[in-house]
Amino acid sequence: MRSSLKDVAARAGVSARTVSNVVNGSARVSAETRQRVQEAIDELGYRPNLAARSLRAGRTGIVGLAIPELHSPYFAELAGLLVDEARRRSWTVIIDQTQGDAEAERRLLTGDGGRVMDGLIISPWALGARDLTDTARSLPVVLLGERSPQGLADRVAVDNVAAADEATTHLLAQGRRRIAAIGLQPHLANGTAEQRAEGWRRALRRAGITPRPEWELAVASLHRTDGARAMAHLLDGDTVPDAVFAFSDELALGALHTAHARGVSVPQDLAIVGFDDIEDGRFSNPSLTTVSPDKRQIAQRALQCLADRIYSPRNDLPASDLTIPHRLVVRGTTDPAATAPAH
Amino acid sequence: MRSSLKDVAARAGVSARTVSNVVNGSARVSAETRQRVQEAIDELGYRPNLAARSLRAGRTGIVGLAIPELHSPYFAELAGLLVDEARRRSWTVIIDQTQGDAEAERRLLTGDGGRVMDGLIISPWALGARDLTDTARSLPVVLLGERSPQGLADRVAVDNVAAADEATTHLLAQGRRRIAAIGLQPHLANGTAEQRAEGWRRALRRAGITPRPEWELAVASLHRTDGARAMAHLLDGDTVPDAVFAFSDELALGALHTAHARGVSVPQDLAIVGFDDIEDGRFSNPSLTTVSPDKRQIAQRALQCLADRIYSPRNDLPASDLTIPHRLVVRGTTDPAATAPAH
DNA sequence: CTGAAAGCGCTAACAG
DNA sequence: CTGTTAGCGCTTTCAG
Repeated sequence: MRSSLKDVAARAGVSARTVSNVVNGSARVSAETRQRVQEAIDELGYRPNLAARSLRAGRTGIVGLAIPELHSPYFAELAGLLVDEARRRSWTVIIDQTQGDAEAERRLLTGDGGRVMDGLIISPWALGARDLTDTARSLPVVLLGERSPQGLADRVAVDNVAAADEATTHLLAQGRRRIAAIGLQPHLANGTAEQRAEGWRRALRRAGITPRPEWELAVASLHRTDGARAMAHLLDGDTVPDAVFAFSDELALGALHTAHARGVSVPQDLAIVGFDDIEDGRFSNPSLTTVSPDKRQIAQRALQCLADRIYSPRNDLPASDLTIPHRLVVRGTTDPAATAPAH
Repeated sequence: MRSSLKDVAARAGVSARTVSNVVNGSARVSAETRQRVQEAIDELGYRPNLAARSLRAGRTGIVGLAIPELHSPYFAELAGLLVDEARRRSWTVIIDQTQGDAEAERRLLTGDGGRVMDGLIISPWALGARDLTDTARSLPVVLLGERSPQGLADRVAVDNVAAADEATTHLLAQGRRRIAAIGLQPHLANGTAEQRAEGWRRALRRAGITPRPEWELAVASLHRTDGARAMAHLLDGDTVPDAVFAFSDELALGALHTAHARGVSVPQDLAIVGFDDIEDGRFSNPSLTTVSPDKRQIAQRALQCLADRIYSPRNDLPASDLTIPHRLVVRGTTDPAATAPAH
């Protein structure tokens, strides 16, 4: 049986109070007593029971992270950064995968299944932000990507329209005119894809080009397969584009794979820009030009938002809406000169 | 303020006991009472407090997953599968990244910082398995990869020697004779790399080839950069290999990147085999031949082991040592014919 | 079928 | 500086 604080107290011949003080360093304890208590702790292998502590404190020290899927490099990287930053704040992260399922997202937000988390960072996918109405009042929530219309939750995201505009403008600057977009997701309530499409259209129009609807390619998800399929579709069309802006690096890598398999040379015949700056893109052949959001800052800011709410005495903090910086990283899929090995 | 079970009881005009029964379906409650209680629950937005429940039950429903890093595709995939399988068992997963730091691994195992987890799945890196001695008695532990010499913890892993042997034998069958190995990690206590090296040596010897020590390339970590660097080193050597067996897909992809940048054509001049079967390898150019461990089975078995121990009344279960099946997936980096687009 | 009450392990208010 | 004790919210034994 595991030993409790009481056992330690008995063994050291002191009261529970004193043991608690030693463990938490909360009050002054004589060096001698401290020593005796510490010995008892070591001998019994005592470890505080966090469930009891949480019950007492009303806080669990656990924050939730809800993402569509962990195996996507972008989310994996982000999750890794969040776990690290959380540890720095002595928080633990529990991860849930929603698989883009509305029910799963809702369940997390409404806190069904009990209150474990002190706060939740969620990257909504299936769920529209308005579905958050009931929720955010009871649980501090940070939205990644999607803005809450009622301002009920904090939000941390890059400026997707501007970023997509930059990516497209870069392609235009390379002399490309027939620029397709891969990655629309009309079936999702999540507005990110639409914002990127908007930036793409905006840049084209500014260059005097009318965006072709048949070059706005919808995808079921953001995986490499979807990008590969979309690219194949484009290559089978009447007019073949000379550039592609993919809304994620995975889509871009899938497209690159198909181009390669079909004998289309990149970047000569086809330029490609992705979004996310995942590690794979730095080592693909050729390496991938991409929009790089500052992921570490996303992680830091998201946790800061949670901390503000969790430790704030009053819960009338206005919702913050943080825009995270991004930059365009030019590599081999748009620049023939950029063939140097990565790093 | 959040409402507790007592509030619900008061509101419904019943006792706490009855509310508890309704929530857990633990005893027979008249339909009418159940209805009234349910209404009270809905009106008050009651959610059970898991800290209290855990305190009572002596279990938290949380299992820990300790991996070196989440941003590695292999670990990300595995973590995703584990999270899914855990949910199926109504468990929650907390993830810790050890960064291959011995202190971090030890801290997790000794349960410093309190008892939150009902069990721990750990992929040890810095820590030798013998460091587990003190630990596994108090906390159910499953080791991924490393075997515990004292048999104090369950272990789930592929047969690394056999797998490496197969990979190397495949290269030999393609007519390759100058086969290098990338991925030794003499600085780690973790024995996985050494096992793979052993399989590589064994296959070479069987073919009458003496393994060259200078072609056993050590790496600092298993990332693409390390693979890229190792490949560069090989290409700069006196004799250039005609094949490479990399101990991870990331290393292999880094090597592929360097080969491409240096104008070495794959698979004609250089064949490459990786290990892990991460998604990126299916879409690289050319796609990557690799050893594919059954990751879902790893996840399932690991959780099954934990379940057995957590729910077992006695803690004298013998340590199980499960070997997970793997298979060699032949793709473009060893087979010129395999250029068809993925999927 | 339902109520009353003990107690899980810990912290902190109160007393000494 | 240290002991005593109430109570966090829940489950469950014991009565009724």
